[in-house]
Amino acid sequence: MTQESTKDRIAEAADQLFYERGFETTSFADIAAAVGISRGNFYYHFKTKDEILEAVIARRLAATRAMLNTWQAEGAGPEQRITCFIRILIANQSKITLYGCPVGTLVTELGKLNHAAQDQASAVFTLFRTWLCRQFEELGCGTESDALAMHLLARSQGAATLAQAFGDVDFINREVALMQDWLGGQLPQDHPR
Amino acid sequence: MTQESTKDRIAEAADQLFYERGFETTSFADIAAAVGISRGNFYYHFKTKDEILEAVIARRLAATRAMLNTWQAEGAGPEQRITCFIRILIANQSKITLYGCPVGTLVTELGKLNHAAQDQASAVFTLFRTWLCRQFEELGCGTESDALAMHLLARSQGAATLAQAFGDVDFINREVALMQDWLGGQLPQDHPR
DNA sequence: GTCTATAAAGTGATAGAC
DNA sequence: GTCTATCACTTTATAGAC
Repeated sequence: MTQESTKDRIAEAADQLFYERGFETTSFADIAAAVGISRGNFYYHFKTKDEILEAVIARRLAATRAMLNTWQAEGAGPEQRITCFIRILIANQSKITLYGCPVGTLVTELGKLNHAAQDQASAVFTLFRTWLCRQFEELGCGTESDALAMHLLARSQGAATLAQAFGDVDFINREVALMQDWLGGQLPQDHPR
Repeated sequence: MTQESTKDRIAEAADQLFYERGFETTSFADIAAAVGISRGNFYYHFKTKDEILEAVIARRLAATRAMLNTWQAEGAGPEQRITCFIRILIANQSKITLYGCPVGTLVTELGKLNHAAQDQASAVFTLFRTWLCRQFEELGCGTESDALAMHLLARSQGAATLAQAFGDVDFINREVALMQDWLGGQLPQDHPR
């Protein structure tokens, strides 16, 4: 078990603050205070704010890949694996109600800033999209698979946005139930439960 | 026909900039430059940045009320009126692909800032929610009406978020088609097309 | 590797001339 | 009603001591 480096601790704190307060709003001073180091020391590890953003996105990409791999191993079949995806909304329900979806809100913010890292940030979406697409393919959805993956991503984004807007935790539960119903309706005949 | 006051021109420019760049990122200098006045003059009309935000939200609330009234008058029945709502996504598709939904993105940003005006901003959502709820009631959906209104709002938010994330204008068209199909499925028996 | 001190530019906001 | 000049503060970022 290796020690956590200061660089990692900065990226970790930045990750959380970018989620809770947004990228542009979070200052170096905020991150330094959260980690417990001085602003000066900060620049030893990251030269620009964009470098921290890249590190944060890299962390999220890695974490997402790890999560998808876990679901891949855990879920007995594609239907169960897609259900794992749908249920992250429930697992993160309280944070989502406060701050929305970490992926969606960052991509949206970077889009408005015309930030160079927008594509990297939306690559997290692509990770989910590609993985979900494969699950639908295994389910026998054929050429529709990518469209179904996109649709499910959109449904979960909408649930997160409105739950945050109305501060309504339970709305997430209701939308999750509807997504599960929808998933049931997508199963082809030759793929019974 | 009255002249447009400087105050209105400021609110108009701020409205657009808050949408395209975000509230926090837009500076007084940006707005002043867009209007073509000096920063000093600015403070004659609005004393704080929050005052501009309030004016922008008031503008959006008024514009939304006007739009809902138009739909109310235009649409022959509740189904046609809900279709008017669904189609704003298409009408604004190019802007949505660039900047997302103006309502959703502002509420999300203000939520992260813990800004006092967050409730005012989400009141725009409430306007749509209440109006949609009434349409579903007229359609005969009874106690389910508010849930259906929230679901439809979430679907449109999800479509906007992903269209922006992937820069995919056409995704909006596909989601709109699915929403129309869904709407058709919600019509009770005694309410044929 | 961490600190203090500081530069350079931008922010919201004010005062006062015209 | 609009301007210029300016204040107080914060921002990102750098230099140099320890």
